[in-house]
Amino acid sequence: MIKETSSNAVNKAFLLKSCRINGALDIISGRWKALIIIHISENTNRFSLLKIALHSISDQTLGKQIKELEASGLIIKNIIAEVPVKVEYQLTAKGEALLPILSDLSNWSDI
Amino acid sequence: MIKETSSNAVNKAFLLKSCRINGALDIISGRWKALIIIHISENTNRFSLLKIALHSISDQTLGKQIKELEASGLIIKNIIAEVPVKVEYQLTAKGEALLPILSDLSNWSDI
DNA sequence: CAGAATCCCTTGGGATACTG
DNA sequence: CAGTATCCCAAGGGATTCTG
Repeated sequence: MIKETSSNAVNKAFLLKSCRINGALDIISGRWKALIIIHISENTNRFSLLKIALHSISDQTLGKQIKELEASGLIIKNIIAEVPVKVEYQLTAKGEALLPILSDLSNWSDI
Repeated sequence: MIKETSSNAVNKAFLLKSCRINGALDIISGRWKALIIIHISENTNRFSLLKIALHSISDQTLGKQIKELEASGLIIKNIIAEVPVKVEYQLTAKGEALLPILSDLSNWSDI
C-alpha cells in the first residue's frame, strides 16, 4: 500500500476538482443554456416567450435544451391546468446559484 | 427615430451581456480547455507534460486545443531555442483571471 | 400553447502516421 | 520534443411536420 503523501492528497483533490469543472461545463455549455437560464431569471419563463427572446432557436432545440436543464436540476416546470395548458419555468436554488458565476463570466470576457 | 427609453437601455445591456456570456462559453467549453488552463497554472506547462496529465488525450487534440487557447489570448507560448527545442506555455493575464471563475464553477457543481 | 417525431447536416474531437 | 496532415465518427443542433 502506498503511503498517502501530501502530494498524493493534492493530486487527488486536484483530480476531483478537474472532474467537477468538466461536469459543470458540460451542464452549461449547450449552445443556449446560459441564455435560457438568464432569461428565466428575468421572468421570460414560458416556452413561447423564450422562443421570441431567442429568436433564432427552433422548437425542437429549445425543447431539448430545456429538458437537459431540467435533468441537470437547474430549472423546474410548473404546469398550470388551464385551457389551453400553461407552463412556467423557474430556477431551482442551484440554477440561482449559477447566476453570479455567469455574471463573472460575462465581465471576464471583456478583459 | 425611437426614443431611448430606460427599457430599451436595459434590453440593450442585457443583449450585450448575453453575447458576452456566449462568447466566454465558446472560449472555455472545449472538452479539455479548462483542464489545460488549470494544469498550466500549476506548472504543467509543456506539451509532453500536458499529454501525461490528460492521459486520454491525443497529440492532435491537444495541439488543437492549445492553439485555440492561444488564439483566444488565454495562453502564450515561449519557445526556448535549445536542441531539442523546448516550449513552455504560460497563462496571460486573461487566463489568470479565469482561474477564480473556474474555481467557483467547481464549487457550484457540488451543490 | 407547449411540445414530440423524424430526418439531416455540421462540427468537435479521436486514431494513426509523419516531420523539423 | 513538439507538433502537423489526413481521415473518420459520434453527437449536438437545426428544419419540418405533427399532436394533446
